[in-house]
Amino acid sequence: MAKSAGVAIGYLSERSGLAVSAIRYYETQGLMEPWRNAGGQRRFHRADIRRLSFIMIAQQFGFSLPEIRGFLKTLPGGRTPTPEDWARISTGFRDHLDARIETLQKMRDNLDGCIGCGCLSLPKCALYNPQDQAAKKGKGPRYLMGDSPETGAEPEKGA
Amino acid sequence: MAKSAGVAIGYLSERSGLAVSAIRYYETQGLMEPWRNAGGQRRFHRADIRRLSFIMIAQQFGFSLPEIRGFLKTLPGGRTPTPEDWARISTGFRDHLDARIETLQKMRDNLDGCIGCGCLSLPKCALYNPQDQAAKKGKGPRYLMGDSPETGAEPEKGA
DNA sequence: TCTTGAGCTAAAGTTAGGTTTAGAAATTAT
DNA sequence: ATAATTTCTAAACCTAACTTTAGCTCAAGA
Repeated sequence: MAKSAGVAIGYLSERSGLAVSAIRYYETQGLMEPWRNAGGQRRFHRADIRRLSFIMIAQQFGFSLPEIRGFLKTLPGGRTPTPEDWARISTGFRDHLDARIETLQKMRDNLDGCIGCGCLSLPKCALYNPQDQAAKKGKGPRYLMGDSPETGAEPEKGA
Repeated sequence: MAKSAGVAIGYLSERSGLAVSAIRYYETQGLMEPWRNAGGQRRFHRADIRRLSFIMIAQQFGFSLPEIRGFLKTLPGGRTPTPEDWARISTGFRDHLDARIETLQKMRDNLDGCIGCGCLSLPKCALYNPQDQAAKKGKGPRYLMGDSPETGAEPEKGA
């Protein structure tokens, strides 16, 4: 059983294509939990290649590292995940993906509805749409076409 | 004609919901081109609210500020964009959006194909897929499931 | 006129997801 | 045994898209 020794970080790097620095960074973010050998170097399970694959895949799916950490925590500690584990997690992926696709399709529909309509202003017609605003990322309110909550044409005059 | 005086940055901020600092930042990025009054303060056209709306919308569509600057440069300098201008630009949006939706749908299809298949490993079955890798963002190669270009099970031994 | 509130600039800070650098220690190859 | 790789840590640096801060100046109302 040559398993107990574990593999070095360079091996995982080579097999995954990730930079050594990225793997170390994932450890700081709680995504990997290597142990140390007598000399203080990190040692990983061979199966951690799969863990790294999972991280890369989840990133492609648009998840942040904290979210991915959440997924990984649902895996039974230390052991190689089972097909059921992956299936459970992938259902979460599916929901996330569905939501993103739906948002984009709504945006596209709005856009399609307006490209040919010849109206005064594309933003006014198709894109000033509260639904779209659900997709916004910044903090604080943003009003398309200047339609702030007051909805008035003039700013407030009073003190 | 009360138009020639222009409006102050605070007005645009209030009408758009964007922070004053964000509007100034957009100027540094070449997205807005206000002039200055006698006292050195920025003055904008009222119609620049639409310009800001456009920026916000384009950001929701996933464009970066340099890309948005590119769109805005196709607008005839300074004047309020016509319906044709918006239509032309929105066609570019449409392509971008289509591509993103397609990528996500392919990912979803792969995922769907595997959730019920009972195979050994979700990543191995559904997600080790060169097509998906087209969606990758990082620089340098990344190999899912450790399948590096050598495709061997063991790392190279020779010098 | 005086006093706020709004605006100005330049520089530094923020978040995410890392990379780069530097110098030292461990490991591997010859 | 010695040379060449790897690995280690800590801290600095990077991009994008902004925000915050500090110290002033401008503009508008009582």
